[in-house]
Amino acid sequence: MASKKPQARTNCSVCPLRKNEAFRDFNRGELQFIEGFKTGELTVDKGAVILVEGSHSPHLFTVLSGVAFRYKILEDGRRQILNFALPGDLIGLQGTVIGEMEHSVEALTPMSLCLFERSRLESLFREHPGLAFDLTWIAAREERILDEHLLSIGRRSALERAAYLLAFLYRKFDATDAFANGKPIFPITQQLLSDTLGLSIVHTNKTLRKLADRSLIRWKEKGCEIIDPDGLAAIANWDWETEIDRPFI
Amino acid sequence: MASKKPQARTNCSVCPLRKNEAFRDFNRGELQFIEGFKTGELTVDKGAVILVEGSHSPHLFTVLSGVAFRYKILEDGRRQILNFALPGDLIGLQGTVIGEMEHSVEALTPMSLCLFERSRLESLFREHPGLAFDLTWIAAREERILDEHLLSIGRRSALERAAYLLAFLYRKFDATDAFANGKPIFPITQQLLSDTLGLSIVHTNKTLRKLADRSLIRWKEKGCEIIDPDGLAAIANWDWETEIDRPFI
DNA sequence: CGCCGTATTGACAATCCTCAAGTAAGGTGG
DNA sequence: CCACCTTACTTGAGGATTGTCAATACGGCG
Repeated sequence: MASKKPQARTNCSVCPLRKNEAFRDFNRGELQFIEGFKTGELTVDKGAVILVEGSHSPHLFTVLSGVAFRYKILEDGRRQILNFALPGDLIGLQGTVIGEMEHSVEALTPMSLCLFERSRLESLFREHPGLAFDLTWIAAREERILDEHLLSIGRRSALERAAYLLAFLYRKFDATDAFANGKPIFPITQQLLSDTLGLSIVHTNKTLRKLADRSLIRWKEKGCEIIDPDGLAAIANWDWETEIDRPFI
Repeated sequence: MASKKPQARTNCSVCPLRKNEAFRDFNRGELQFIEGFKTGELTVDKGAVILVEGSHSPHLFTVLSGVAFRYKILEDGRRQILNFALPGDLIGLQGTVIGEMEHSVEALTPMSLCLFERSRLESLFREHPGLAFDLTWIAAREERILDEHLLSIGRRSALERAAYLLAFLYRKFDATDAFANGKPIFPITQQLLSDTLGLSIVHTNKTLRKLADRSLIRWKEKGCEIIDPDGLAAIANWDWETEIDRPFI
């Protein structure tokens, strides 16, 4: 029983996220509970749709590795990307309100995710108030991020908006070591950036060019390299607070 | 001790919100806890700033009566209104993340609010998992609303955006009987609408005129009367689900 | 090799913003 | 009661930003 692990399942006790200084660790009781709470692991390819708008998913997920994005679409196809999910981020909590998802989630890279049963949330709240508080904390944090995005899309110019988004993504990737090879490059297309910024793809391209001309970023074969994150944040007038010891489930 | 109530404090046992069918009721134990959790009541005039961006408030609030709005501002004064708070809505939960508020809240009308101590949240989570779940539910619901707002500002045209916002506000006001005199008129200025829509005030005015020309709304002395909420929702292509029995604290 | 997805660029059009001026209603002080 | 504020709403004109269309380039992949 010692080193036998036929399944692809990562045991929570050796969860790599726990070692990351960005996250707070569990105590023994919580760890034990989480191990039981986790009912499986999902591995998907890039492009896979993990949750669909309008569906009733019985699951919650935590990203173990890889990157996903949440989005909503209007009937005629216009799409708005709401946020990105990186290792440690929880997916699907919004569905607990009516049960029906009001946004979709798609994998931007190959991913693995921890699987939880929504129906067992109740026992989490009953038995582990600390973890329950963490859940609320996580939801409140997402709210703050959405607030900032709203400010950005509503009131910042295209250039400021792009600068904010790239600085935001840089911080997010950097905090969880999500940069694949150590270099600050994220694997994103201009189509995705434009759907996040609420801009057309052409105008996004021209805006990115301006940022590149100022040596703030560099566009690579497939992705965007961040050269000067502080410069980007300065353009957007965005205060950049480093997060440490944030909870995750 | 029977009918002696020298203070302006509304006792939770006679809280008018509990009678509203939009909200779910508490059980006896929860009611008792909430009565202790509530440490005061705040009454403010229109225009009062209840929470300020950058401050560390030790309080949470639930709106008892009146209307408020949450907003963020950029250094040069550009303002984005994020959402509105009506009776039953919780204010300040986002501040539990870092303690520091990242948005401000201002009273749109005279208001009264229940006052809670943030420091006592822990006991709520420990003693009343049901209420803790409600808190998470409330946060998740706010997320969904922000998601929809993001879609709106990012991807809808000015006309669609205005139609969505007015339909959204209509539903929100209607659900909690917040229309002062029974008529579907809310007391808002075009300046506030434009800061919610992410538009200039001039363009907001012209957009509202188009909606008025189509007999969907009527602009009154100080406020906006909604004539055809379904027509507004149709323009915005917005699905309109009625909420009942939602929790509040 | 040709096809597809992605990025790039220019020309032009639509949307939205800014400036400016004017109207209307309410409040205040003489 | 009226002159004089202030605030909010309107409207037109012109300009800046952003979107659409179209054509091209480039690399990956079957």
